[in-house]
Amino acid sequence: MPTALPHHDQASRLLQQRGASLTPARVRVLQLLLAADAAMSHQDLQLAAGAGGRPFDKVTLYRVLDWLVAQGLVHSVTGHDRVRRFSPLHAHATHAHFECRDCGRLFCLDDAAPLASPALPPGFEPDHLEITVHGRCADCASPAA
Amino acid sequence: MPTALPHHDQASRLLQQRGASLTPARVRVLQLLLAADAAMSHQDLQLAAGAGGRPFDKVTLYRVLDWLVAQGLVHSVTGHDRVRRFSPLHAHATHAHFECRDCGRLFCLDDAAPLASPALPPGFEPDHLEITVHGRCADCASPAA
DNA sequence: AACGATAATGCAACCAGGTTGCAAGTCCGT
DNA sequence: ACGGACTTGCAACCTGGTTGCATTATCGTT
Repeated sequence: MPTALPHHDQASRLLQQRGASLTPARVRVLQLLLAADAAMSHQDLQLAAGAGGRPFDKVTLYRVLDWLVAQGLVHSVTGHDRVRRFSPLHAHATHAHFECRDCGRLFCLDDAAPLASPALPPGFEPDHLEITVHGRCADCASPAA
Repeated sequence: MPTALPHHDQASRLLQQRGASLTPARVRVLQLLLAADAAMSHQDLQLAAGAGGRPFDKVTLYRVLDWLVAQGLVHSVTGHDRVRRFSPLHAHATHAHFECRDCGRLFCLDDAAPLASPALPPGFEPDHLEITVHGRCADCASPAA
């Protein structure tokens, strides 16, 4: 195992640090998100969880995800297919996303582009910027991998 | 009427320029979008259309919107509430959006911010950038207007 | 180690946005 | 005015997501 810390332990640790209830569902979901290379949809998670044992209820999944988002451990992005995808937040203040036009997958770009907010009409109060690059991911751009 | 051209005429003209069938639904939808100050959701449009006569079928509305998007006359943005909103495209190559955290409304910022794409992993092909400013709009930021 | 308040889970039903298939109607060139 | 092609309307359907409530698990306390 090259990874310094298995994702399961990392997930548990993150949850314990918040003094939150350490439930299987939370650990499992966070673990899956930490191990993923792209943001995962609700469906992805349900499938992934089901593959390694008994899947949990979809409502539970939604609630766990909402909770993780509220805790600031995870954030959600809604792609053009109107599906929310989730990915763990590694304390990057700002980070952009890449959405593949072909497969719809969504990747986090850890590069923090330091750009200024565009000019706003008077009275508008900016909070944060969201940047998404659209295009084709490596898998979809090249014929076969 | 201070406007140089009523939106109805402007809409008809845009459609005729494409040599497309000039149907009431298309004219009406485009007209409403041109008159709006913020991007309109499917529901907004259905309500607005219903207010001034008989509302059209939701399927028709979806199809008209899809068609307008395919024609490049309109573009759609999916907000955090997973609702698509539509606004006319006035030939701005790039333009940012503002999404209000409170009322969910979505505005187009015509300011073309000339920013470079963030660094991408190898093999990724960027197509275009999407920038959304999140915050509170003027109406929601001030108590009463 | 057992106990109980508190919080998480599972189930069923429900809701909204969006899509599909098909019949009926409309547009536009001839 | 006619006919083919395109558009509209209806009904049924699909998926992502939510709500209410009963059941079960978690964790601090005893």
